[in-house]
Amino acid sequence: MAIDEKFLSGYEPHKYEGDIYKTWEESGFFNPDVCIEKGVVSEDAEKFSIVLPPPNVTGTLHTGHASMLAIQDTMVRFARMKGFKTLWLPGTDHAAIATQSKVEKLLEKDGIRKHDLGREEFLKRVEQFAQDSHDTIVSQCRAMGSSLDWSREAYTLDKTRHKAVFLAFKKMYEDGLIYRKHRIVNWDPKGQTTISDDEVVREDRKGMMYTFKYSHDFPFPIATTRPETKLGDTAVAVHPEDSRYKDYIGKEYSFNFAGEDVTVRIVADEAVDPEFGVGALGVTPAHSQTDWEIAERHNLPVKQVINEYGKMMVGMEGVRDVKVEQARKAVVEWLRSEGLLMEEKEIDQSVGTAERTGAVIEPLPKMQWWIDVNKPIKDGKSLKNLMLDVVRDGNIEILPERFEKVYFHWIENLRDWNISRQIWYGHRIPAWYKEGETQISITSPGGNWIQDEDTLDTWFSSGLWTFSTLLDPEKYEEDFKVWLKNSRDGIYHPTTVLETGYDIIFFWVARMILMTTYLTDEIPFKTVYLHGLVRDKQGRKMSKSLGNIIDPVDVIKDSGADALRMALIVGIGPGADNNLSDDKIKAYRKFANKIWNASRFVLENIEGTNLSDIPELQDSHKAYIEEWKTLVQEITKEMEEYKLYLVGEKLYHFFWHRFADVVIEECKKDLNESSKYTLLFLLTEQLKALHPFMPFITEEIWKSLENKDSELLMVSKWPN
RNA sequence: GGGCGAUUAGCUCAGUUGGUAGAGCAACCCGUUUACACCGGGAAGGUCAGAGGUUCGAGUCCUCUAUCGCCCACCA
Repeated sequence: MAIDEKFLSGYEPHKYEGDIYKTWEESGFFNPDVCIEKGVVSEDAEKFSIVLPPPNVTGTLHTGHASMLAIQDTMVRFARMKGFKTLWLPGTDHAAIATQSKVEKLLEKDGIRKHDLGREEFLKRVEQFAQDSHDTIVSQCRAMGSSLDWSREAYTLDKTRHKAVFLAFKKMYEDGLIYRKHRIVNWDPKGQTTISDDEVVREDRKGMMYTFKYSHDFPFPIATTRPETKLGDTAVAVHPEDSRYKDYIGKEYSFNFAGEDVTVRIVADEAVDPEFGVGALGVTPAHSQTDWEIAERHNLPVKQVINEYGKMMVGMEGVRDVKVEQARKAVVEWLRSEGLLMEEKEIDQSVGTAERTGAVIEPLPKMQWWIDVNKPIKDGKSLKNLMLDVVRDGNIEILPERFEKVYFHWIENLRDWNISRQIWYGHRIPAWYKEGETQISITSPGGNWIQDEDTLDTWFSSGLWTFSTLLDPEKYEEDFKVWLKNSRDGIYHPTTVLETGYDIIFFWVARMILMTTYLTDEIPFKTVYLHGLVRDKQGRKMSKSLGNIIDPVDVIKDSGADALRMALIVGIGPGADNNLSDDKIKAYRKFANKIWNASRFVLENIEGTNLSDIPELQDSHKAYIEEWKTLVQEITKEMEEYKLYLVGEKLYHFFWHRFADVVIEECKKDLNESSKYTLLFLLTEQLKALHPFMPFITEEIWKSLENKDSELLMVSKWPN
């Protein structure tokens, strides 16, 4: 047989990858409907569905994204070849706060601030940026070989998703699960918005603990790390059993503190630890979560002394209108000069900072929208209960299993979720106000109704993702169950598996379980497969400052998507971080070349061989085929259990060290009918088995095979 | 303050339900064998962090310790 000219040189991935992807895309087989239409999959086949965790439209993809694409595409291609009705649905995430702050930073470079532009014009800029990012992301997904059904692409902020968000909000509001309330929030003074508890990152820092008396007339000292907040104190709390303070409980004291008149009542509260500090806590309801709760229990007044910019609103010269850090120094100085300061000592403390901006969180009282996670709803169960039950009962399985414990622990400590944000990019809260009345509506109710200025936490819309992506835009229904059921793609819900990083188990996985279970009475997915972080060779996080970033685009250019995919999959179990190195990528680039060259040899020497005519086989050849079949049984089972990391390695080993080193070496000595059959059989089977892992090179070699069961390898049958 | 993970060959890591320790890379020796030098053959390399326990048998199960890492947490 005349060998294809392309085999004359080694494997050069960039020559083939683009065209192959185009061929796949044009075939339409990424779309399960086309697979059914063309008879590749039967109409009543079992479904396998998975949504792509939508990348944020904040820029380009990194190796973490590449790893998720590699893992998911391998799962998807395997399922498709196994004959499942397979859907992998793509999309991107508007990522509200992340995208907005990115654009703000870009504008800053040109000396433009968002308020100079106004809401509408600023949003136009954000949308343009989002569109550009989207285009880059989509082309990168293609470069990885992702067999995503682009005909179903969704965006968390598009029309259909907007309707879904509105409906979710409305339903939860009507059920009393979404409410608006004035209470302590995590305020980000830099981002000028509230954030949820999960977006607060704790940082260990050194701090000073000051022990002092409010005034010379005050009977005992208190201790705090934030003296400047004491201008807003309305009480002092002590433990009810603390003999040192028992006699003072119920008494009231007034004094001037750093230029502000302060009145405090001594209250007894169990929350105070008599062992800590001096056992007396100055209560600042407006600027501390704990104190707010104490204030609620004792019906204390709330006095705000710090504003949204992190500046003092009251106090003497040098305190008022000054940022809190500076004000703190001024207050300490004042205490010292008044002779009130008794002790200062350095302590370790954990400070809450904002995930996006890094600013120190300023707790402030604000009117915000919340989701109640404790309110009993269905059969007396709260959202918390729903979330716990589906995992506890085994309806949802988390891999690796140990993350189930992490998940339970998080839910048990979960507090109400603050869902409103004071930013512009995102789903506008569908609440309208007029004369103290509130109406929930997607469009203006007319008249003098004024819409809430805020937008929703980005995770609110991504929480709906497994089913909001499957809804028909034309068939809007007032009930998600009906809407989903009547939709063309409703059959793909619940999805089969959710594959995502363990770092967003709370942000996203838990929120999807919450929203979906409540809104649709269905679980969002049966299995959660959590991958780890991609790090550098030494196990460090990749970062610009370390200069250790591996860009997937560069790797694909140099070594091919197949090599990158293998380097991101083999040996990396769920939950494990991947220390990616150039050596590792190089190893799989060499493997691709090995496959290429071995295939050339086989193709050159199998003239007249047809797999449907099985010749009399030599014993050793029979044994090789048996060995392969045993391996197929093993890896098929492992693929079904999502143990891709084992299968990739086993296929690598078999191809190189059994097939190439042993079988080919033996067969080349005597190229008889038995040899030729064995070579062709094993090559054909291995191309199939390797295809989910290394789709490009296997498809390219497949083209040169004659007598195959399918024109395209991607829709051929998985070996058995 | 809780919880979790890691500790296996020089490096990066596998090791499924307990049954004689594995891979890749690196290093060493040999080989220009017409698929492949992005190669082949060969040899070397480990008291599986430490201590104790269960067992006929432990890298694997239990307890404790050490080092590193991660997550969670309203002690002001």
